[in-house]
Amino acid sequence: MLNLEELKHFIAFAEYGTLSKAAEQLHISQPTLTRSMQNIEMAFDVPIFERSKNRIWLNDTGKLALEQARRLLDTADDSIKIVRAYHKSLKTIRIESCAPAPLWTLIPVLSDKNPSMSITSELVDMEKIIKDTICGDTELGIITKEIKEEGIRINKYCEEHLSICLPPDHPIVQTGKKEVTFEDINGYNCLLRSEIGFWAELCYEKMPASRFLIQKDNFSFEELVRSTTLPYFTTNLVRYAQEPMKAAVALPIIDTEANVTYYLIAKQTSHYF
Amino acid sequence: MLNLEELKHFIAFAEYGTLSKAAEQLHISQPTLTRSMQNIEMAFDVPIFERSKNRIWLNDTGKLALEQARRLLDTADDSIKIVRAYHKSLKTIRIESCAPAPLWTLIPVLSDKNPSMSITSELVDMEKIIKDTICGDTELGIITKEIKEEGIRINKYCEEHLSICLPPDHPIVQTGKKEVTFEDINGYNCLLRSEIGFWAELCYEKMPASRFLIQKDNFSFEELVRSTTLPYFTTNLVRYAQEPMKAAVALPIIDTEANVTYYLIAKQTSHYF
DNA sequence: TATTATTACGTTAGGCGTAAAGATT
DNA sequence: AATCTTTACGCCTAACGTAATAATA
Repeated sequence: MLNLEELKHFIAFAEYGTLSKAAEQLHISQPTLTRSMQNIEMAFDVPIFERSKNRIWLNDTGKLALEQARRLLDTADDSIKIVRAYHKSLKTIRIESCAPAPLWTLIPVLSDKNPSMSITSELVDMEKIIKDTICGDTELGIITKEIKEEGIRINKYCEEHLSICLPPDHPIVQTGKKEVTFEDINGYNCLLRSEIGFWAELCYEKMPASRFLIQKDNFSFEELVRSTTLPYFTTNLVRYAQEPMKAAVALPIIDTEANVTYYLIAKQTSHYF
Repeated sequence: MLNLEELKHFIAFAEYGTLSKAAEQLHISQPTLTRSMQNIEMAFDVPIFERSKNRIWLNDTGKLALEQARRLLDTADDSIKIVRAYHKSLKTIRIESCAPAPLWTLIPVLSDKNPSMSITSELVDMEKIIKDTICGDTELGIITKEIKEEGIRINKYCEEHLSICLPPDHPIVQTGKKEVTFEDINGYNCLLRSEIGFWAELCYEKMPASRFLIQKDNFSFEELVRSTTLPYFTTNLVRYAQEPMKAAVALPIIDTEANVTYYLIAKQTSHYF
C-alpha cells in the first residue's frame, strides 16, 4: 500500500536527482531514502527505477509514477483543505448588510453570544442579500425594507437618520433652518466616506448636482472633517473616534429615504436572533 | 500527514457504524481503530467526530472527510493501476493482422525471441492496421499490400493461397477441373470459420449467390468438416488438428484476390523484425 | 579521491494487542 | 448484563541512523 510520506521522498528524489541530495533536503539519512524507494517500488509492484552500483534513476514507468505521486499528494492536500474550509464555514457567521451602521452594534453582540464563532461581514446590495439569505450563502442579512418570504424570519433591528453637517457660517445655516431636504443641499460638494453601502447610491441619486470627495479610510475622513469647511454626513448611529469640528451644525434630512429602518433577516432555522 | 491505511479504517468505521464491528471486519483490535480515528482527526486538524462515553460517530465535517477519504483512496488505486498498465504496455508486443494465418507462425517466433514480453494480437481491417502502426497504437502490422510510408519499415512475410475442398462426388470435381475461380463455386453454400479476417469479406463479395454457415469455434468447424459434404475452404497455411475428410478434393482458386502475399509493417525504430 | 547507493547492524520509538476501566442502553 | 469506546501497559516489530561496503566518475 502506498504511503504518502514515502511518496514525498520519491518526489524529492526526483527533484534533487540523487538520494543524497534529497536526504539532505529532507533532513533524513540516505538509507532511509533507499528504503522508501524500495517500498514505493514494491507498492507499485513494477520496476520504476534503473540502477547501477552507485546510481539510481527513474525509468519511463517511474516518470509516470512520479506524475501519479504528485497528483496523489495534491489531492491529499486538497482533501485536507476542503475539510478544514468546511469546518471553518460551520464556525463562521456570515453577515451581509446594505449599510455599515447596524454592524457596529450587531457584530459585538453576536460575537459575545457566540464566542466560538468567527464573524465575517460584507456590504452588499439588497437584492443579493435577500437571495443569499434564502439560498444559505449568508447566515444573516440586514436590509431596509420589510419582506415576506417562506422560511425566512425578519425582525426590526434599528433606525438610522441622516443629517448633514455644515459650518455655522454656511448659507443654509444662516437661513435659520432646523432641517433640510436633499433638494436644499443639492449642488453643494460634500465629503463622503467610502464603504457606506446604499447611502452612496442614494446621495448620487438625490444630489446629482453635487460632487463627492470620497475618503477610503476612516482616519483621513475624520482628519478632513476637522480641518475643512466642506459639508459632510452623519447619522444618529455614527460615533466618531474624536469629536468632529465642534462648531458644525447637524441638520436632519427629512426625505423619507434618509430615514431608514433596518431589518434583520435569516432562515427560519437560524438561531442567531 | 494523512495515512492511507488509516483512511481505510476510517471508511470501514463509517460503513460498519461502530469501531467494534469495523475492527472485527478488518481483523484488528478495537484500540487500534480508536488510535486510527484519533490520528485521522489530528491529520485533518478539525473535529470530525462526535463522542459520548461509549459511542463515536461522524459529525457533518466528518461526513465530508469521509467523501474525501474515499476520493483519495480511489485516486491512489487509480495511480497504481495506471502505472502498472503502462508497465505492462511496455512489456507487450501488440500485433494487428488482417488475417489469422500469419500469426500462427509469427507469434511463436516472436515470443521465442522476446521471452520477457507478452504478445497480444487482433484481427483488424487494413486501413486501421496502417494507421495504428504509424501512430504507435500497435507494434506490428500484417497486411496484404506493399505500402511506402515515411518512418515505416515493411517486409514480405509469407504467402497464402486459398483452395476450396469438395467431396469427390461433387459436380465440379466430376468435371475433372484441377483449379477453379470464385465464379465457378459461386452459388454453392459453404462452411466458413469465423475470425478469418479479410477472407470473410472476400467470400461475401466474390460469391454473392452462396450462403455461408459460420462456425465460431474451431472444434465445431473441424467436426462439421468431417461429417458433412459441404464445401469448405483451406489454404496452404492451414494445419488441421485432425486430418479432415480424407476423400475431399482441394481445388486451388486462381483469382488473384485468393492468392495473397503478407507484409509485416512496423515503425522504423522497431526491433521486432 | 570524492560521491553515491546499498547492506549490515544496533538502538529505539512507536504500533499493536491484551487487559482494564468507565459508561451507556 | 452486554456492548462499546478509551486508557493503560507491555511486548515486539519495524523504522531510523550510524557505520561499513562497494562501485563509479
